[in-house]
Amino acid sequence: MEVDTLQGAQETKNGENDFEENGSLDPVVYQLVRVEGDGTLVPPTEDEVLQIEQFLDDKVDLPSIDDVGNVEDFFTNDCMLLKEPDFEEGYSELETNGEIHTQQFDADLEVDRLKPSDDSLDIPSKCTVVHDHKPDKLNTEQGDNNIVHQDNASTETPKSTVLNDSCSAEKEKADACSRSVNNSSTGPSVSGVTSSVPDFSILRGEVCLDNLTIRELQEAFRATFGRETTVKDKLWLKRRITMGLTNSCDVQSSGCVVKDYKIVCKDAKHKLPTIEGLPKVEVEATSLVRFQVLGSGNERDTSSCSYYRSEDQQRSSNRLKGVSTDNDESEGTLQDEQGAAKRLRKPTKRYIEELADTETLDSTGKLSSPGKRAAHGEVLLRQRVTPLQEVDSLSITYPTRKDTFGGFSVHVPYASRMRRGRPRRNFISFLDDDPPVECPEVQMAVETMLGKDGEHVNHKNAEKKGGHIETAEKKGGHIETADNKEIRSIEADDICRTDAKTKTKRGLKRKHHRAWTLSEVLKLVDGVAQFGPGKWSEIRRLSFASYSYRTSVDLKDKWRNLLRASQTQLSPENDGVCPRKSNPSIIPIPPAILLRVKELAELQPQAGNLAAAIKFSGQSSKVAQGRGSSGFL
DNA sequence: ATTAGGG
DNA sequence: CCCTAAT
Repeated sequence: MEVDTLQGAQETKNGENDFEENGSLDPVVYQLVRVEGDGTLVPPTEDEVLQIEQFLDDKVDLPSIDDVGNVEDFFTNDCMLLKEPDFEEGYSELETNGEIHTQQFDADLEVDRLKPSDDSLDIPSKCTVVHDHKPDKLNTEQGDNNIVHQDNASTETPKSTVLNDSCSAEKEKADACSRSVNNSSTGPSVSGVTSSVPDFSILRGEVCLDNLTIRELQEAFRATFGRETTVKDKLWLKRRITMGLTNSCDVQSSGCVVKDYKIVCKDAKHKLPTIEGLPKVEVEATSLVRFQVLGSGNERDTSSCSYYRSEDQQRSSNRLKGVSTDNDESEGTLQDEQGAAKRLRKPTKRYIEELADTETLDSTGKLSSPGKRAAHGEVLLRQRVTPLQEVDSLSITYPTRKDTFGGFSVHVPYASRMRRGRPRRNFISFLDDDPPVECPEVQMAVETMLGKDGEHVNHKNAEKKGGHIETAEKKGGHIETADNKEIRSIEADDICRTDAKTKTKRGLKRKHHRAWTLSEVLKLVDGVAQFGPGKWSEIRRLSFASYSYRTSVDLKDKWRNLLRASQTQLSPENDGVCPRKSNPSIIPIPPAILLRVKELAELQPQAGNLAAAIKFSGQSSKVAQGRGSSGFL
């Protein structure tokens, strides 16, 4: 009973597409149906029909954002408006991979078209509407861009005028942008664009982005993509923003300019050479426009596609241009530097999904169709302008929804979509069948015991601390006693761990926290000295054979912390101010060890130091004092 | 399965 | 520690 869905095949709303230039596109058809909870379709009520029709009749011309919001109310939760990954590369992959049955779609579409369109109930099995560009137009990117540009431009260039920015300096720049971009064009929307060109001051690539707060990053995101985001992941935001900026170059390289709401592909002569001469603002402005215009597809499409094509394509496009804007340069060098030292990391799936989920919520808290979400006002209109086609699953009737797979969208049965993320913590193991009944008690006992033990150890260490341990011998003695206790606890811990393992397999239980003892730290340091940093599994095997609860990851983490500590706590101007010293059970790591760590870090491949240096360089002055973290056990 | 990094 | 991407 949830959803009203527009479904293709009924009344053709065709004639009023003045902006339809070449008429090669098929008429847009909608059919209104209601999707029941079980996925079946029923005819709409008269009210619903009236609402839709009224909307279509009244708001077609220039739907404002608000209007779109209204429309989106019709496309709530289960609405299936699907758009093929039009001009993006994903399309070809889609076909070649054979994972998605594109041909099948086409066939279905044909079948649908042949159907008589006068009986809405005749088309029971479709609850999916595919917004599809003609496949044959998708072959060359150039051609695709052409088509898509026109398509989108004709629908909606100025939509993103919602964005507003007050900074006057930015406005200047903005004006310049719009002027250069829009060339000779004037018109109602131009002013709109002008007044709303977002703030680019913070969009200078990752170097600058590094210093921004999450909020600022979100702002930048909004400026770049013309929509809000709720994602709080800095890395993700940075990537998205820089991606957005970098992708803008594609417009340049494809020689497209915006003119009269349309993106027109200029002659090839405009391509490469001229870019260099272009003011930077122009590039940025173009980037904006590109995302206004091209980004009108489904958000997931654009995001994932632009992501997946980011690495190589950006590089190649940069190479193609043979030019580096400020953005490119800063970003490039930064990436080169970091690329050498660090592994590049893809945005986490979690965040992608998080984004999708959160952004699916419109202001009213309702779920809006994924297909409509992204482009603000543009999509709806576009749906009417470009062909709407149906997906017919031939005999089987089931609702589908769009999902994103590796950068292109696919249809998946609605019911089959499962939560991919980590299971909610609240789903506790009591629902599970396999954990032994006595588990909770055993584990509790173990944990309490371990806790006591740990405390003991810590006290020992504290004593040692107070007693000024300088010599290794002294330490050794104490440590041995500590180790004994640890060993006693290890067996118990093994039980605990195996038990936890069966649970953590479902992502439920957190590993019992075990404070690192001095002896462990020493072992770790020794291990690193012996095998070098990074050989965590080796170290674990050989130096931590008796500590089954320390995984190689733990070692790695600890070493990272030690490194950090040695960088900060050991730094000259650190007058023994120990943050968190209030807690007696936390023992600062003896400087001697930190010194060793530091030596190792310096001695070993520069990578460690270099990476740290880069990392810390971002925060500049603050870290120099090193108030950040000091080593604790 | 390990390793690297971000949280 | 956890989580996840990269290798």
